[in-house]
Amino acid sequence: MQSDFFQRAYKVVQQIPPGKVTSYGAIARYLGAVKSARMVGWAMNASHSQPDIIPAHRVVNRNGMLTGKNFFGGSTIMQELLENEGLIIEDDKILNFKENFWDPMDELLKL
DNA sequence: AACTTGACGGTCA
DNA sequence: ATGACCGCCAAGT
Repeated sequence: MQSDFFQRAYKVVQQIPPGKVTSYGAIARYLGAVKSARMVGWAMNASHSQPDIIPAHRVVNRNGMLTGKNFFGGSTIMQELLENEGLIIEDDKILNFKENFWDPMDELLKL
């Protein structure tokens, strides 16, 4: 176990519905995190060794840019995964990002 | 123990 | 609108 922060971040990412995306900062804020959005990215980095499947491809930066695509082993893997879910990626950025944006807080309100 | 790097984000110039 | 800098916090070297 890395830290509660990591575990919570993973859970949030796993709860992201298909065809939706969120940002590192959104997760960090949801966790109430005093930590910075960078920590979320760090958690994703650790997700590689995590037994659980973390759809990190649904997590992008606040610009909707696939900043971590380079970490998916391939190069366009992340983009194809997102497109496979109905999202449209162009120039490594998500189109209609705002419309496809899913905030963990939204789920919290529903609960 | 100290310095550098990093899947970010916001503000300033 | 674009570019640069600072702040956050942990891990790697």
